[in-house]
Amino acid sequence: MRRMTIRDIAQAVGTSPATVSKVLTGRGDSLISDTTRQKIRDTARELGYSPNLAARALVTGRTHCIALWAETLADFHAMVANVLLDVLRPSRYEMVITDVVKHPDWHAYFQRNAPWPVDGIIALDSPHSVESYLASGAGRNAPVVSAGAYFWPETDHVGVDLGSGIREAAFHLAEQGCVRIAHLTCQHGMRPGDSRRLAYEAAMRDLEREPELLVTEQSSREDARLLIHDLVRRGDLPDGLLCFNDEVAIGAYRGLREMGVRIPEDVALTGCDGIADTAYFDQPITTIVQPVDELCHAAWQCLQRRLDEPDCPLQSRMLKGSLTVRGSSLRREVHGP
Amino acid sequence: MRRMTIRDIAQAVGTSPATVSKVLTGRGDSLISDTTRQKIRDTARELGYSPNLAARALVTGRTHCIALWAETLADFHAMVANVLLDVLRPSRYEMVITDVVKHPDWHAYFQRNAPWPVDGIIALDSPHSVESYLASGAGRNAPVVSAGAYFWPETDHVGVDLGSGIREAAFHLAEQGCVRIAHLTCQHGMRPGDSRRLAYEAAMRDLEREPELLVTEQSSREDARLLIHDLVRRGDLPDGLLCFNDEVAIGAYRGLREMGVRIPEDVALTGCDGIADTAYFDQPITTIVQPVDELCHAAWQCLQRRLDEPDCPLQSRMLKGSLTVRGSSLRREVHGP
DNA sequence: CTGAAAGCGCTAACAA
DNA sequence: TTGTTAGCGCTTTCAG
Repeated sequence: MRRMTIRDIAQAVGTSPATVSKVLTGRGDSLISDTTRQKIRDTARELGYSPNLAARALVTGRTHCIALWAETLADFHAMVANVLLDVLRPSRYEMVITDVVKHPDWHAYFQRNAPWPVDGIIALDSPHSVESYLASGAGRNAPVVSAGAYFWPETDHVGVDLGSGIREAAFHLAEQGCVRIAHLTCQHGMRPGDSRRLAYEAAMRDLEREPELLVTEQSSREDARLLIHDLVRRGDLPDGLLCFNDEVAIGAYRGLREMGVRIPEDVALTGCDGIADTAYFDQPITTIVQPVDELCHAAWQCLQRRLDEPDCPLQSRMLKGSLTVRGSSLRREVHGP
Repeated sequence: MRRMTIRDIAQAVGTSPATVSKVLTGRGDSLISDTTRQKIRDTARELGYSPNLAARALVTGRTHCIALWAETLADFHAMVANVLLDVLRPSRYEMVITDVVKHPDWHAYFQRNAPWPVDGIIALDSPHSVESYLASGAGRNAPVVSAGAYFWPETDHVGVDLGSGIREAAFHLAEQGCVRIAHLTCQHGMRPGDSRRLAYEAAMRDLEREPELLVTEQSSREDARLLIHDLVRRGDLPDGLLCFNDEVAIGAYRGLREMGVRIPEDVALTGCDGIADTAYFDQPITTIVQPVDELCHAAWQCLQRRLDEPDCPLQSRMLKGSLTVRGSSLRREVHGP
């Protein structure tokens, strides 16, 4: 059975497509007589009409889709995607997910496969992709709001400052009596300008300690776990581990337990991002919680504004992560004043 | 700056839009002379042309988007979404995510907000939505492949049989010496026909034991955790917990530890689905692993077939979950023959 | 209050 | 090998 069009409705009601369009979109609705309006609505329902959004998009230039760019949909990014879905629900927008990591040559990618024409893009933790997107010139098609734990002056941006949280975590570990506080990070975290590493290094300077970087290939549970095994075997384990993110911390946690290392007595551990699972371990994992709700609301707000006023001034907001201390790093009873 | 169209290219090259279209889509490419083809390609690149996919979709009827329907993007569903992204990458398809739970009246929903016109839908664990989608008559717009741990005869379907895994888990718990094996589930799991509960009940019958259902509101870590607290306080804790899924198991795990209950000595625990975190606890959690890779590949394969041959016979595949025994349920050393 | 007409950017017959 | 033509389904002036 063919799909219904406004023409079918017009015919059935005995009016013109233009009138049907006016009623069904609500634009100019008020100028149409009650009877016609009602007849059109009823017929649309009866016929099971649903508009062809591609056609609508073609003429209006709006698809009412936005893209979420992310490197993967796991853990923290899944959390964000999830919240974003909630944030978007009241709007008439839908979300298409573009996984951005596997197209290192985004520019070339754009030549071949044009991605779905979204009205705007929220780029999560993927400044690289934003950069080549802008360079490819496609930027004029859909505005980008960049979001993530870094500074980004080239587009609208909602940042999360993890620096102060990391610093707090480092001082916290010191206060808990850790002698060797290492930053367990990954290649990703070693990129010049990575705010977590920088904050860690700065904190170490202020604590007058040597920074120590432990670097895995991927920021994965498994890589972290294996690295820990290695350190234990070599007898070279620090007693404080400030991890790049929660996945790394969870992997480290497992690695430590497998090797019979006690947490936090032998090694105190902190993660970063605040994914749900950290709270559920035998020693709940201390972490720096990102304000995901605020992040998503702010990002969507920025994007909406940009869609309404393409030429509004560059928007930039900075949020803050906050240290949540849990058992994995708590060696001393908190003592009163 | 205006967006480029094939007309602009045609004009620049001195040819017609049709020719440009042929070259750029590759259809009829071979009939065009090398020189023209090259000129068109070069000019397209220079001008930063990218096709208007809404226009293309309008005429071809194909958007090259598929939808993933899921109730949420957390945990297991996030895993699936992630793998699906991988599966889709080689194709020219993109994925739009539709969160399906909060529209209880899907039928009415469709009247108002037509969702983005995707070519097809993969409905993950959401038979209810599929049902009202079909009832709404929208089914003729885009075919659905349903995927999840249940039986579903009304559309193409890729199922996962968890029944045998659950049964195995129940027998495993019995073998480990559990006296009271309860099924810790949620409202969702109490719906008539829920395959996990049915398999649990059947296993209990065969073990000649009383089935015991513990039911939380949501299938969430928190609800499970609180329920456990309650049971412990009432002194009414079973010594075997066969959980609806891994979130519930993780919440139960936490609840038990908080109350000083030992796992597996006092209570043996099994989860279901096989999300990554289960492996990282102090007592790694026994779980029934769903074959996510196969699931995604099969679902996409079904959908592709259906898109190519709209009238092909109903497709149905059944995969199997497999019990992975870990420490959370292992009270006795495995003894050799 | 309603309808006719034009056109969004593209593809697909068909003609040349 | 290329160009002409006719839409895809919808919205949007603008004229009734």
